[in-house]
Amino acid sequence: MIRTKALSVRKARGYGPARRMEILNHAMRLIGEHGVQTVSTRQIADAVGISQPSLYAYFPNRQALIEAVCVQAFERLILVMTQVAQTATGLDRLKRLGRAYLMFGFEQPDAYRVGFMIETTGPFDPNQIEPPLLAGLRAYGLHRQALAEHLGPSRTSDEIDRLAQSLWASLHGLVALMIARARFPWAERQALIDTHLDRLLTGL
Amino acid sequence: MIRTKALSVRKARGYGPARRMEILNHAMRLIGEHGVQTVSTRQIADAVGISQPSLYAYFPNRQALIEAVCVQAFERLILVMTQVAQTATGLDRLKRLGRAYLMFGFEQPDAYRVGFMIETTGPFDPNQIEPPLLAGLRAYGLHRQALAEHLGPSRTSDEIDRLAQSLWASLHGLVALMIARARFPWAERQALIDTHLDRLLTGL
DNA sequence: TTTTTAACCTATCAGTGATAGCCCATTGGG
DNA sequence: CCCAATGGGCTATCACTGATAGGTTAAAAA
Repeated sequence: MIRTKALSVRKARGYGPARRMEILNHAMRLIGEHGVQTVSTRQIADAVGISQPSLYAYFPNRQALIEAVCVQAFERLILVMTQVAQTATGLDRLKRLGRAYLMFGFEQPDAYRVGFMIETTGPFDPNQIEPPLLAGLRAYGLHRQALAEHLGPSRTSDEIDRLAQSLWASLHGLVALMIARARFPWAERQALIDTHLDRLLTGL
Repeated sequence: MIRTKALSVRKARGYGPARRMEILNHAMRLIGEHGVQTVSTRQIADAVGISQPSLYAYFPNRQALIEAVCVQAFERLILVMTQVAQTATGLDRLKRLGRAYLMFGFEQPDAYRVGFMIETTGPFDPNQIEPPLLAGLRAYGLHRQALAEHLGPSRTSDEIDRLAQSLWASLHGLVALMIARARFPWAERQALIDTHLDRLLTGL
């Protein structure tokens, strides 16, 4: 992978946050072009026009940088889902939410990959929830809320949790599998999405 | 990660395949202990008791080694699924297959990870199907066949494909998400599995 | 004008996957 | 029985990776 050097002017004092955003935007673009695993910190730094160690003034390590990219991407997913949730109610809302979720995954596979398909490794610190997990929790929360409202107050909380997690997992499964196994002879996408949503929501 | 040196005796001529199996077994164990991403070729070589470059006499690169581990693991999944498929028919068979698939994922998360959650990167060579994709195709084939038999001859092939892929994706989703987001506050596993299978198979 | 410090740099580290090129011991043919 | 062929293995080294140490510069605060 070829890296080209193009220096950026030094940011004035107080403009660190702007630089941070530059880094995130370039990182997002590079990840989209070349994939999460193959993009190196040097490539990102070169794209921004700063030295590689300078990245570490903005992020403690590469993992944190990637997670920040992910969070930025998921702001968009949650925004889309929040808007979609307001356009309908009941089963129709659930269907629109599901479709929005799937489309986000297909249109922004790298964001989705970083958000849900990269495992959070390392020792478990119960005092700190990793940003990607948090983003996932919020997206899940929107599904769960729409499901709870549709099912009505007759179901127990545990029951709703199970159904919402099953639903979310099924949505995730189609996106994740079609991303990870893109060369599989999949059925035509739109028809497959329709079948999937139908199957998941009938009987609820 | 600490590596310890413990030399292995040189294999006699003609015992290359045995050495290859040793490598695969140690690699499988190490991946299970430390995760796919963090296990290095040097750690694997040290565990076997050979030098790191010697691995390249058995596998063209690290990716191929990991894929070979995956294939070995999936032989087991496909064996289990084949056996399970013979114990019942119709909807019950589908349910047992689904449960066997989910249990395999939970009990052998690293095998599952390597098999279905690691993306096959690199340029696409249409003349060569990657081993993990092949393993996935075979596991999918068992689902599809059981589904086709249960649905009867009235459905079109495309329809069966869509339903089978939707079903497979949903199964994959629960395993993949629970592996990738182990710290999420999931519902109790067995109840969640039951709910998931119920939801996926009702209405078929 | 001087001091402080945010923003940045170069040099360097240990670890990674991978390649080049050489040894050594077993084994089959003469 | 000897010896060449070769399968199994080695050391040395490469370019690259993420990360750290420690110094430099320029703009803002005093």
